[in-house]
Amino acid sequence: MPKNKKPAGGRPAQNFEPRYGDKPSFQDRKRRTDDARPAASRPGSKSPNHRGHRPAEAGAAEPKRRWTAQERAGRDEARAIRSTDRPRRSSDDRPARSFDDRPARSFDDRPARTYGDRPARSFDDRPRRDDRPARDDRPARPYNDRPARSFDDRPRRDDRPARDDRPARPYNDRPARSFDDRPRRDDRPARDDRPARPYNDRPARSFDDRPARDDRPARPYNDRPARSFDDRPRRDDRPARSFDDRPRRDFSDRPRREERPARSDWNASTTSKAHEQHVDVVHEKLQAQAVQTEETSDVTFTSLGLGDNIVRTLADLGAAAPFPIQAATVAPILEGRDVLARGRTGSGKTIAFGAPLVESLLRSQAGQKRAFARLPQALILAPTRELALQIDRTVQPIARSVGLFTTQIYGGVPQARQVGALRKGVDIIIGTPGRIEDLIRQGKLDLSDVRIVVLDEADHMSELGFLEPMQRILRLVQDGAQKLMFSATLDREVAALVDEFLVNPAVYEVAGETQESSTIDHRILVIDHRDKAEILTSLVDRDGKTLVFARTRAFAEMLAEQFDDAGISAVALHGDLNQAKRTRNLERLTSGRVSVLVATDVAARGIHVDDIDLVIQADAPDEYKTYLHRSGRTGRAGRAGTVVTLIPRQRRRRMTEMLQRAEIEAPFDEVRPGDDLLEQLRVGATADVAEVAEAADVPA
DNA sequence: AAAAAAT
Repeated sequence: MPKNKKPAGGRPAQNFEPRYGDKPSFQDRKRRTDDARPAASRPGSKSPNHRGHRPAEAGAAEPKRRWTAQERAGRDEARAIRSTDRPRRSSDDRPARSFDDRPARSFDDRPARTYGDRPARSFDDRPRRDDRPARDDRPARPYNDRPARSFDDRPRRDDRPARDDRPARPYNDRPARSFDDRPRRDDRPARDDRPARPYNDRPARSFDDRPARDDRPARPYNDRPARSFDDRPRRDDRPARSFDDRPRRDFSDRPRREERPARSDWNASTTSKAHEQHVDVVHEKLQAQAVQTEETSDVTFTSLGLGDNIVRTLADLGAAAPFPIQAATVAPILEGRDVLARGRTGSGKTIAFGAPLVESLLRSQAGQKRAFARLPQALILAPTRELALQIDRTVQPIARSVGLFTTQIYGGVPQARQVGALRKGVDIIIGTPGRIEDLIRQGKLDLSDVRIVVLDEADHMSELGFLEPMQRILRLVQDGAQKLMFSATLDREVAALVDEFLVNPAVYEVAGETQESSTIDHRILVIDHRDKAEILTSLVDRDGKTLVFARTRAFAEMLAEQFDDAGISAVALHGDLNQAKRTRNLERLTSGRVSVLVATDVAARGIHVDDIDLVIQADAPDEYKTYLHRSGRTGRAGRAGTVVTLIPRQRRRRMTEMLQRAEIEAPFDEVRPGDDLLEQLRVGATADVAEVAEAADVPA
């Protein structure tokens, strides 16, 4: 028993905590890292209030310094050795981590119980734990980080070399498989055993099946009318780049579609003529109400109709004068109109809807006392929690400046606080669809008083998984509530929602938002797949903030770990992380505590981090819209940025088409590890920012 | 594939 108590190091037993600092490492890799970062300065909270507080030692080395070329070479060697011994490695890792969580709890909780109740059991259990050789050697991270996930991820990680290749395969394999299956059925030996039935059945079936196959095309059309149509027209219209051309495109598409044989089915089964017409209306107005930047130069927030408190708060937020999109939308929103707005990434859309929304609520309740438990009057919806949180960071101060309250309603965090806020009464809700619907279902959220609804990233919110929740939510708000839809890539995809919920919407976009006026530099690197990891590592090993996009959560996680192993501090952001970690990791990039964030598309839209000067797409996106949003994480508010996309050779053509749709020009370069171009991009991205900042007289 | 609820 006593040997189970492992408080050691003089720490109180009831306050068991992992002994981060004084542990020897358990793997070559880890040992190296430890040497590079003196144990005394490793983890342990910097905050004196944290239970894991460890005061910084005088003259302590940097927590994590860059590796030298030699060290990296050594690591690579170690990896090569390790990789020949995979099974052992995985078995070492797994048990060690999986137990990480339990000891902490069981040490605190069990002693009392165990003594009286089940001595036998506790003896059985603990010896096993004590025997574990790996325990003392455990790395610092696992303790805090990934109890549940680690099980899922580990096996995959062990396969690393092979893993890179896999994502591609499943796609190719599946269609093939289903074809393979059918022939097999025909060949079944079992057939001979049931002559009577099969013979009768099959002819019938096969007839049934074939017609069904012919009908199938109809289904896909029903499922994704907007998408498939959006893609085709753009290709045809490639040469035309400017925003002015888009409406024309959509018109030109229609007739073509109707000529198609399958099309009459589609029209008949899913969409009314009114729907089709409405789509045209949307785009007609997009063109008609483009706002010229010159026209807005002498406009102020005050002249647009915003009150003094709000204007002052906007100035505090860094918005002294309205950006074009703001100049365009504030007045019509205050008039109570439904508004659709497209302004490119980083153009100031949040304030464009946030400020007039607050002003509008204020006017509507002038002179009224804010009642306890009043129902929310405005709702802002976003596709990700991080975005909802970020919108609140902008809207909350504006609201508070006039005495209105906001609350965030999103998942991944306990409900209690959110429900508590609702019970007291808030004016503006900012959140994601899942938790909002959850609370409605529980009767803890009532939207019947909501008179303004904003859909940020509205086109995304109209996509497959989001559309229906959005429709359900929008049906619950006050009759005749004002609806506002914003996105950098607002297009016909919003038609389904516009058609049902918006009344005679005003549509805005900012004229002149072309590639030429963009501050983002785009490069495509054509690489050999085997070189991907190495090239990525050399690209992110730089000064300045770098955002790396990966297609899957697992790959994002793997890359972050790989960068970290190489001595480049990096964290991941994806849906497999708990919300606390998601928030923390994003904050780490924002605050500059790490310079590299590896994310899935959870970070593609809306997320604003001030000075990301390089965006790397480790996996090319599938949609041009995704390309635009991802690359829009840099070059914000007129600053410079570079976007580097890695593709394998066979993807060149697809990539070219996507760029044309996105109306982006980018040179393609074949690159191998160690090429000069990589070095130029690595340092160049930062240099560009400095140059531009100097020229524009803005702090870099 | 990812995201959005919790379980």
